Amino acid sequence: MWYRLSAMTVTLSDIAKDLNISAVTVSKVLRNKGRISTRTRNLVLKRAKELDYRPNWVARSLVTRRTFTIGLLLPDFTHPFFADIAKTIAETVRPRGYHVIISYFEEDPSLERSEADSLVARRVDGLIIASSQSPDRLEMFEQMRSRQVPFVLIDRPIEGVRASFVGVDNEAVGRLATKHLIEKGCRKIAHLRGPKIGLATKRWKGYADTLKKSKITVPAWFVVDAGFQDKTGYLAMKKLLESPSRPDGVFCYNDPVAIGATKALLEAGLRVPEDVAVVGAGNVHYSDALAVPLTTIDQKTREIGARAAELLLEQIGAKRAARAEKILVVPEVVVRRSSQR
Amino acid sequence: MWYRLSAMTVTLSDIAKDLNISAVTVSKVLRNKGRISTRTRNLVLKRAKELDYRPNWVARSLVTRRTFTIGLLLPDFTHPFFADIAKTIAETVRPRGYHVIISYFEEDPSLERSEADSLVARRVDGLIIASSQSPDRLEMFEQMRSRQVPFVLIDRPIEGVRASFVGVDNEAVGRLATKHLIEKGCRKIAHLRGPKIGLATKRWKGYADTLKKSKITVPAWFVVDAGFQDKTGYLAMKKLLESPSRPDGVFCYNDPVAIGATKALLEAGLRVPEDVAVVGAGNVHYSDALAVPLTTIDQKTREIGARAAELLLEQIGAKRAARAEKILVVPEVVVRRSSQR
DNA sequence: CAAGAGAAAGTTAACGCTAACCCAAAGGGA
DNA sequence: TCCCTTTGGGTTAGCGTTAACTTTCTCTTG
Repeated sequence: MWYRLSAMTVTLSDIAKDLNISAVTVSKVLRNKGRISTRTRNLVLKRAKELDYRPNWVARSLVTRRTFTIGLLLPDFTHPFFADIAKTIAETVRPRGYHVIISYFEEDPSLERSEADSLVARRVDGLIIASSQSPDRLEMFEQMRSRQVPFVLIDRPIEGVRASFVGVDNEAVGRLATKHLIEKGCRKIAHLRGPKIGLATKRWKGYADTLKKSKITVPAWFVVDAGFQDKTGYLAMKKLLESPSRPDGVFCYNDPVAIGATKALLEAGLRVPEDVAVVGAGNVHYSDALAVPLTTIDQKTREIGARAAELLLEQIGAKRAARAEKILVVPEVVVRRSSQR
Repeated sequence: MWYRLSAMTVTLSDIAKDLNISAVTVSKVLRNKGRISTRTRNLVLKRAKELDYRPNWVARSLVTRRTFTIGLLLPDFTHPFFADIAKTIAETVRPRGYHVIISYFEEDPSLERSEADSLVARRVDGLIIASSQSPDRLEMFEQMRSRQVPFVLIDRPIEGVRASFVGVDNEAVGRLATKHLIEKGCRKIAHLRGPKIGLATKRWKGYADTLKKSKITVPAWFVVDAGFQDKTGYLAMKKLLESPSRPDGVFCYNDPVAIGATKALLEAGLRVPEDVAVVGAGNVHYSDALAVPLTTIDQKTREIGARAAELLLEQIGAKRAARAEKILVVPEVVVRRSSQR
């Protein structure tokens, strides 16, 4: 069979010519559309198999205007939080025939923009974006809306953009962590807070509100800027330990900060959790293997990914622009040793 | 400007009609090809900007037969090892206009196959695959070769497939780890080995060879099957500690196993590294934050990703099928506390 | 001043597939 | 018998680009 040896890829009309029928008929058989006699159908299927025919999705996409590809734009998919979300998204859309193009922008807003443009040029059917929150994003997303590109924002909301959003309830993260520490008997609860973007401020607010509600007051220096890395968390905790009074519990912006903070505490000769309880946020999957297994607030990455993917598929399928939905996923305390006292 | 409000996407011929020139001329201007007068060029560029024209990559791909997309097929891109590789690949191909479709198969060979087919149907320009090593892969990759789809294997080689491969030198991993332990004064060196696939066997071989070369003999029970997870590593170490003689150094198949093993050692009242030194492999990026910071063998994920991507791009660009290159990246010891004695 | 050589376009025909419509033959009911 | 419906296809015309020619001028140049 010479055609098997040929480098030429097999097309619909190759099959059609072989059988002396029209390409459209072949196409119909292969897509199970229209009325085709059993005889013709079987002939086509047989020949397609013999030739090992594979449809050309590029050509198909050109005419159907669907690529069955969605774009995922993240700050960094190496980060376990985003990697988990990416995986859940891929898992959710795969059964419906979609693939995912993952791109990342390292928190660089201009890269985010060019990547988004590029994905749109590739005619992805939709986008899921954890946006840098740079000021001009509003215009970018409005442009996407006007171009009718379906998209869903995750993790980081953008004020004023009429688009669906899925993320964790960050105030609830702060509330849960703080409430947990109070329940464990802590009264002098500090907070190593993250960078001054909305997200970290919400976690702080949950912390502050919960303290107020429980009529607990703490000195102003109990709230320390601690960045988002283990190193910065380590330094922040050192600074906190130099202050006049010492906390008996610390809620950290995220797990790396908590890990750094724990290190600083242990180095200072303090016991965790006996002297100071520590709670992180994020539930990175190695929390269990740490020096002191870390109590943390799980951000429900699987739920975020699945909901975002479903929302996007819904939008893609809809005739008219669907209304924007904001979904706040409820976080959950995962208790480990760092808060057991 | 009514056309800005219209949902219709702007095409080349929209611009052409507006300016009363041919679509091909517009295409030439936008691609910087052929001879075009400055006047026409400027007119086209101006109009394109006004209309916010974006080329349709699907149409372009259909005629150029290039999608500028490469497929990446991994067992699990949540695993830091693969996530790092994926990132480096994306980083390497991005400057040349490529995007990456990431897919994963959870070690399920049939899923691997269907995903590979699906990526080929989408006409990716090439594939990078960390294959499950199921027996029928040989046929699968031969088929790819005959279909002229450029691809590069990473991490897990397949015997008998004429394709480029990039991975770490696993025997060297075993050699380096063992040599390091010997240098640290260990003489009773055990090995918690991984699953019976080629990869783990090579690490074991590096271990065994190095012991032999140093004329060190160890009892047979010093080599224990330990799976590839922290839990299985924990259990394996417990088993090892029940045996008649105790090791003073352990080379673990990978970092999770090493973490589990360390936990078992500490629970048994032994000190790490004073009583038993531990070396892992993989250099997961939280190794530093562990109970005992872990000495490990870095697998050079960045180098693997970059080399694989370069090899693939070379193949894509080549007229004739390039010859298959096997690249073994040289691993490196990262010394931390778990082996400092 | 005829012939040749560029410069600056335009024409034609794909790429591989599908949407939308059309048509012939066979069957069926009154 | 006539008309209508159903079955099983076929025809046509794109989708938005680009590759490969071809055409039409305008200069040179000997």
